[in-house]
Amino acid sequence: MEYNHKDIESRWQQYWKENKVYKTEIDNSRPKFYVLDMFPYPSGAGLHVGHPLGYIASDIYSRYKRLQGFNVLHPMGYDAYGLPAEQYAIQTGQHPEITTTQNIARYRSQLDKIGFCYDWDREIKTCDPEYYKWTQWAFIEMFNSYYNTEKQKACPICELIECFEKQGSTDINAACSKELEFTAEEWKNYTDKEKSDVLMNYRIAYLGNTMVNWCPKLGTVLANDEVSEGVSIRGGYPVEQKLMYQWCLRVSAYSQRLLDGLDTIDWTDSLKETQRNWIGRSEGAEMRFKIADSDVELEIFTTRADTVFGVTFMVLAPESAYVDMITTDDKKSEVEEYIKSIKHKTERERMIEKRVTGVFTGAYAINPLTEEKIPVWVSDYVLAGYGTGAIMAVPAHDSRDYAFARHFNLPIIPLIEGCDVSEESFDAKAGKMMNSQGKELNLNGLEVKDAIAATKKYISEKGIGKIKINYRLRDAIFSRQRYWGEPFPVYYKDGIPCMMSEDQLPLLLPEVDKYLPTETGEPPLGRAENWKTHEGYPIELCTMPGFAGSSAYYLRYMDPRNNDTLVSTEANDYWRNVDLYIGGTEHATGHLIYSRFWNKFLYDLGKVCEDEPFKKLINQGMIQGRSNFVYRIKDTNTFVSYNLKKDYDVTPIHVDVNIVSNDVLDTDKFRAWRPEFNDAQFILEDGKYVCGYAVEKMSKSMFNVVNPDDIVERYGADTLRLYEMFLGPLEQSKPWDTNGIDGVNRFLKKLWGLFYKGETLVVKEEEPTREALKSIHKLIKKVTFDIENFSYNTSISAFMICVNELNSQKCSNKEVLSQLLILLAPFAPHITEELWHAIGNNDTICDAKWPVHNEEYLKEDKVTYAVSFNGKARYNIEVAADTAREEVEKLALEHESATKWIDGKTIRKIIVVPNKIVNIVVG
RNA sequence: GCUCGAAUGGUGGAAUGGUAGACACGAAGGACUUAAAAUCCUUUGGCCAUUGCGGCUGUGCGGGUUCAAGUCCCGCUUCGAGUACCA
Repeated sequence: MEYNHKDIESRWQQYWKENKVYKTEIDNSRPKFYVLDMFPYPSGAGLHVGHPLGYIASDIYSRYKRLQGFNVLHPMGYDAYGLPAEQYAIQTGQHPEITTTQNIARYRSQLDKIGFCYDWDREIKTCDPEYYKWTQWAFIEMFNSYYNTEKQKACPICELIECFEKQGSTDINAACSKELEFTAEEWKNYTDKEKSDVLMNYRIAYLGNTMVNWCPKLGTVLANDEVSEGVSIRGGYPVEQKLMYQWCLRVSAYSQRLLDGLDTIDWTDSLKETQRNWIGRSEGAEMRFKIADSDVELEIFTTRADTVFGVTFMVLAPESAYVDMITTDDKKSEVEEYIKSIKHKTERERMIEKRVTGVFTGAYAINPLTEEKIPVWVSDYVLAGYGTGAIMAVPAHDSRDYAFARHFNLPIIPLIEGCDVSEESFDAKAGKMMNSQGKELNLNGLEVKDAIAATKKYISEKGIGKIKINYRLRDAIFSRQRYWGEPFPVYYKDGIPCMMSEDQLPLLLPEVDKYLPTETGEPPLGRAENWKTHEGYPIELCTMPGFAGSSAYYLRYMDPRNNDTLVSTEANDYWRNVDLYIGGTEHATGHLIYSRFWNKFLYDLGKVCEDEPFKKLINQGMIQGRSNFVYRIKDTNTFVSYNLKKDYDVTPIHVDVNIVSNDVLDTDKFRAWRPEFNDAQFILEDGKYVCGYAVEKMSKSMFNVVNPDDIVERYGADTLRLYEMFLGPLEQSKPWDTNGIDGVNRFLKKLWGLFYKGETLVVKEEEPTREALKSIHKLIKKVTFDIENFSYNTSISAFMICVNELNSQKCSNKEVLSQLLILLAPFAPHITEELWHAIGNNDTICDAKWPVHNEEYLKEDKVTYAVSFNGKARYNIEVAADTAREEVEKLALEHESATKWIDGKTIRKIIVVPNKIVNIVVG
């Protein structure tokens, strides 16, 4: 019987489905293990061979864990809200739901062909009302909470209201947008609207006036992680800064916990580092500088308090509220003009120009340590969103201040002994201080780090400033002016935002006639006339961003059909959190921060039992495309083979990789590919047309997209799975190259050949030979170790070696071959299931028991030691495997004295290492 | 600029500090075949020797530690990823 992948794979996929082999339930008698893939956004293009890489890796691990006796949760679903479906809807009028449903169906059929062990009964879609009900619910919970900075956790907002009633704003411990001051009396006298506004300052989900990334082309606001280098990540359209009244999430309140949590989870160092940078903790000091002839005090943040004696000017961000407060009358028009010129430039333009610009406000600040008057400037190199939006400039020790001082001819005072600031600033935090003596504080002679500490101490004691920790992480902007997203369960009662009650959820996304903003500039939901009001009050018309639905989906999989709660306590107590999460690095500063925040919030509320959502995380590398080229001789329809092209003037043309095999072009298929190539002529080398190649992104326009369906059709899902893993280390990016897939396909045929000779099943019950046991136990040890370390490529090599060994041993032992099948089952589930049943098992191989290796079988009878002198190998000696160290040394020396080689040098030491080396050190 | 990672044959890639190049692809030669496909066998880092068993050299570059370095340390070069006026 031949290995027929088509028959085997469709038959077993059917069997698994009908018998619900992968259905998972809570089972307190077995330990749980939760393996999760980052769920896909179902795009119109379908899956290419790069997409399943991570899914295959997680599938192997899931099956392995199940064979080890764990109760494995391995679900899949779809991140269904997103911009492409909406853009398509705008162009065609097609409802995004229809497009999305079609795309999901296509994804599902592609996924099914690869033989994954997902429990599809737990499938979720973020656009499903049953699902987004809980996204809306979480938002309401965030609205009703504030972050208590003393307890370091979210608490009900009503606790804060009680405080206000008792003590006003004094001594409250709450993360806020800006410091407010009011008494209990004042609070009681506030109108409802005023109270609402004050509370907004503290809520975790709040409405705020913030600088947002506005993308005019997309007509919506974008989060920081949705923008890169001044353009939108989706579409690449320019993004500008705009002040807007938007829903935000107070992620920044969790900065320190998000940072600390990283030490408790098993992620790669590079990913943790990326998150640390994104959170951007910096320890420094906040200091106040009085403005001369004014009551205003400028508050600044610095990490270099020690350089306060070198401050020669101060700079405000153009958006800073201080600007209006301190600008002198004679400078007003100049400053306003400057700010206007900044505003209409996009961030991208500002970045490209990189020119030093700025304007003097006319005001002077007073250095609290020297009492000298220093000018205050406005410049766009200071960011409004970081620190206090104002800085003290120390041109000698900060490169940006230096450039500014040089440009505007401001003084530069060096503060570190021996530093040269004639060409550039000295930014390093090292050296001894000088020029740093004030009336009371003298830093001269101190090392920088001691000087920083001394200054901090001094300013806190004197009340000039305080020690402060700043974070770069900003609150997440949560409103999107789009149609295809979760509606906010919010209505406005006389301008006061109110939440709908839980029993009114989900608030369904309404139908609209067009997916564009209304004529009056409202978001698309403004078109839903019968929907726009709730109990007579207007509803919020924005929708939530993409990350809303993906922030807690892993919790929902635990209990996906529960209509009473996001996840039941029972389910959450059992499944807890994700043990292994596999996905791409591109989510490092988006989804993976938001999810951790969201989870911590729910943890604070007592809704979930784990503080971190993803215990271990593996980033699979990206699969790039491998494009092929043909070379057309200019102005002809003749194509010249790769190695002959240097003799001609040629244009390289992308050619469909599916008509190229091992870089050799199928010329007939090429002629048929496109009409203009029908009469193509070829200049061949050795009778073949050889193509060139390049590694590029996998995309239609490069003709390098390889579809997994085609591979499955031709070689089978098992070959695809093995080959994707064999391609290289999981975490490394690599180009897809179909060359080489024959190797793993041959391996499966050889495996088949161990069981079947012609039509006969040759497996026998008999005593296994010692060498067969050795081969298989070597494999058990290696594969177990490799799977634990996600080193799948090397374990596939080990399978190949083992099958070759068993083949040459003519092994037909049932016990040995059964173990081989179990080991291979996670990688190639179909062929192993088929053979498992063929040798007489009735149950699915998924429930077999993972074998454990026995060191006894791995022992060698004889070992060859390499004898070397000073590390240079001379000859080999063979000894019994258990020969003691002394024996090996003796043999080596006997051998050596016989050949009289030592050249009169004395032996210093003899090193016998376990891995068969004897090194004799002479000299 | 800063942070992190990488560099090994024609190619993808293996190597707890211990005989570098496992495994696979490709290539070359051979067997079977009328022929092809499939399958099997041999060779395959480079240089030299090749009727011998071999010798030399070799993991981006330059140093160092060690009996022993692809692996550890220091200094470069190149490439990739992330981030960017974060004070």
